[in-house]
Amino acid sequence: MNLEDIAEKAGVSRSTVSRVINNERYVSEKVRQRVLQVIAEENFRPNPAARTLVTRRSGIIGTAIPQTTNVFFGDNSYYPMLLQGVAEAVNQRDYALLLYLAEEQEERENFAERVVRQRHADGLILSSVIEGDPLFTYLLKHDRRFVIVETPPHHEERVSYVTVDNVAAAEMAVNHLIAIGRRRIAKITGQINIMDAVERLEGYQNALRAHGLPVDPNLIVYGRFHRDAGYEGMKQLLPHQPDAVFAGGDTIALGVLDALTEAGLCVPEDVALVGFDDLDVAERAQLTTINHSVQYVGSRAATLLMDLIEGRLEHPQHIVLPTRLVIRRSTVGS
Amino acid sequence: MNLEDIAEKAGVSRSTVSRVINNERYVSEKVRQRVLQVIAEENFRPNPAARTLVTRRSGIIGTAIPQTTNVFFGDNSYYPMLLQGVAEAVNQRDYALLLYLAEEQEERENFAERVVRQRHADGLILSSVIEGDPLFTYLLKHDRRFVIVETPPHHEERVSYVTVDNVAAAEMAVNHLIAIGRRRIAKITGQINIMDAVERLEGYQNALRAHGLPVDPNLIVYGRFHRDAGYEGMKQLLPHQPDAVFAGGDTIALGVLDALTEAGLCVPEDVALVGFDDLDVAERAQLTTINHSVQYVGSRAATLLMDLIEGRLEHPQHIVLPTRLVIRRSTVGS
DNA sequence: GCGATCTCTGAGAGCGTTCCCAGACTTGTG
DNA sequence: CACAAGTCTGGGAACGCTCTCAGAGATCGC
Repeated sequence: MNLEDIAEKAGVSRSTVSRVINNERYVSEKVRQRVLQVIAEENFRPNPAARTLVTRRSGIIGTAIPQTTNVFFGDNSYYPMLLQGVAEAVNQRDYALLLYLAEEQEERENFAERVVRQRHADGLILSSVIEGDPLFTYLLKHDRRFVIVETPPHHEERVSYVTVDNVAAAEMAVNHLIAIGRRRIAKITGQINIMDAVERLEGYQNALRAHGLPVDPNLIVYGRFHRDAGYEGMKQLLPHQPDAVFAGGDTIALGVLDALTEAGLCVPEDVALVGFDDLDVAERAQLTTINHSVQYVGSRAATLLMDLIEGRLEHPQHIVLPTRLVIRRSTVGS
Repeated sequence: MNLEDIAEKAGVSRSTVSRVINNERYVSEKVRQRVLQVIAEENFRPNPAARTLVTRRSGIIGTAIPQTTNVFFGDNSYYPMLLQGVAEAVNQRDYALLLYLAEEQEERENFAERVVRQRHADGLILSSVIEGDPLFTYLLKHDRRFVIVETPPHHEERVSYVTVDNVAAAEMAVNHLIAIGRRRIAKITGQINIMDAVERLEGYQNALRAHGLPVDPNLIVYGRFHRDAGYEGMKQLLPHQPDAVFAGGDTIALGVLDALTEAGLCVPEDVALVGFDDLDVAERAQLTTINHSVQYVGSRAATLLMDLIEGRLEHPQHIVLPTRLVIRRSTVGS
C-alpha cells in the first residue's frame, strides 16, 4: 500500500495525496476529505524510508550513553531521567528517539564506531563525554549535528551544549557548609575526565579560597560517579577527620552515608554532607544537594538539537541552566 | 557521496561496490581491496534509508514503555535493566534500538497511536501490557512483529513472549515463608491488570491452599508496582497483624519496609518480607526475593524478535525463563 | 473585460540503495 | 577440444516518497 494506491482509490494523483498527508495548502476541502477518508479506511502510513531518502531527514534523534551497565541502572537514575526529558521533547515534535547504550566494558572507540556507522539519526545527544572522546572527536571533525548535555572538554566553544553552571553551584554548596560552621570540608569527585567533575571541584576550591580557608589535598579524593566510589572515598577521608563532605554527585553521597553509618558517625552532627543533582534518592535520603532538573536538561538539549536540525537556530548554541541549593537534614539536622 | 561515486573512484560499477559492502561472494580479491580502500578514504557509509526502502528492513527494533515518569526512573531500575538487556542483544547483531517512552499521564490510546504511526522499526518489544491495551490490540490485528516481555493478557497464545514462571516463583516464595513458620502471610500486588501481578497472586494462593492455610481477603491488598503502594498497602495490612508479607515486586517491598520501620516493627522477627525481581536495591536492602534477571529477559526478547524478523523462527514463540529464590535477611535474620 | 494573480491538480524526475539478469571470462570435465 | 559450470562484473528496474514545473480554472483589480 503506497501513495499511488491511495491516489487511485480516491480518484486523484499521487501528488495530491502527498499534499494532504503533509498538510500543504492548495488542496480543495472536498478532495482533502476524500483522501483522508481513504487513508483512514486503508489504515495507511507513509513509508518513512522513502520519505527520508528524498528529504534527507529521518526525524530520528540519537542519544548516546557511553557508560557501562552498573552506571545506567542501579541507584543512579541520572540517565533514565535524562532520557525521559529527551523523550518528552522528542514526542512533542513527533521525532523518534534512538538509544545507543554502551556494553559493559566496551571500549569508547568501539562504541563510537557503532554509533557512527548507523546513520539513522539526524543528530545526536551526547552524554558523559570525556577528554579525547573518539565519538566527540569524530562528530566534531565530520561536522555532524550534535548537542552535549554537559560542558564539553576544554570548554570547546565550537559545539552546542546544554549544561548547568557547575562552578557557581559548587560554590553555593560549599558556602552553605561554611555558613553552618564547617571548616574541614572534604571533596569526593566524579571521574575527573568529565567536565562536570572538574567544574564542581573548581567551585569547591573557589569557595574555600574566597573564605580564606586552605585547600587541603588530603581532603580531596578523586573518584567516580558511583556509590561504591563514595564509600571508598569516605573511608579514605576518615583519618583526616573532615567535618563536612561535598560529594560530586548524589550517588557518591549515598556511598559516603554508607561509610559514615558504618563508622558510627552522625550526619550532620559529626559530618555534614552535600550532594549534587537532586536525584530521586536524594529526597529519600534527606540529602542536601544541588537541584538542576536532569530531565529539563534532556528536554532542552533535544529541543535545541531539533532546532539545529531544522535550521531554526545557528550552530553552535550554548545553554546554561540555573541551579538551586536544596537544604535537607544532611546539613541542618532535624 | 554514494555508491556510484565510490564506484567511479575505484573504477568499478555500483553493483560491485554494493557487493563489497554487503560482503557477497563473487568479487575478486583485488577489486574488493581497492573498493574497501576507497570506502575507507572517503569515510563512506551507505544510506540506510535507501537500503531500507528496497530491502523493506530497517534494522531497527522498537521498545515501548507505556509507563509514566515516576515508574521509569526513581527506585525502579526495572526498565533500565530491561533496556540494557535489549541493547546488548541488539548491538550484537548490529541492529539499532528505538525507544518509545510514554509521557506522564499520557493515555494508552495516544501512546499507541504515536508508536504505530512511525513505522521506523522492523518489530517491537512491548512491556507492561494491560488488558485491552490498544497498542497490543492494534499490533495483533495488523499482524505486526512484536514480542511481549511478560505473559500476555489472557495467556494469548498467538503472540510471542518471553516471561518467567511467575506462578511457580510465587509458590516458591510463599513456601519459603511457610517453611520458616509464618502462617499469616499477606500479599500486596502490582497493578492487577498486568499479568505478572495476576500470576504472582495466583501462586500465592496456590501455596497457601497446598498447605491447608486459609486465603484471607483481609491479607490481600491490590496495589501498584511502586514504593508508595507498598507503604500504603502495609499500613492497610497492619491492623490485621500479618507475620509475613509477599510483595508483588521489590519496589513494593521497599515501601513495606518504610511502613514497618515507621511502625517500629522488626524484619524478619515481627514481619518477614519477600520481594520479587531482585532489582539492584534488593541486595542493598537485604531483601529475600525472586531472582530472574530482567536483563536476560530483555536480551532474549530482542534476540527472539530479530529471529522472527529474519524469518529464522516461526511466529509465535513462547519462552519461559527460570527463577530462583534468593534468601536474605528479610526472612532469615542475621 | 481582460491580463494578472491565486488556487488547485497531475506528471516526471530523482533520492541511493538492492536485486535480477545478461554477458564475459575462467575453470573443469569427458 | 567442445561444452558445461562456475566466477566475476555491469546495467536497468524498482522501492515509495517529495519536489519542481507546467497548466487549467477561478478570482481579482482597474
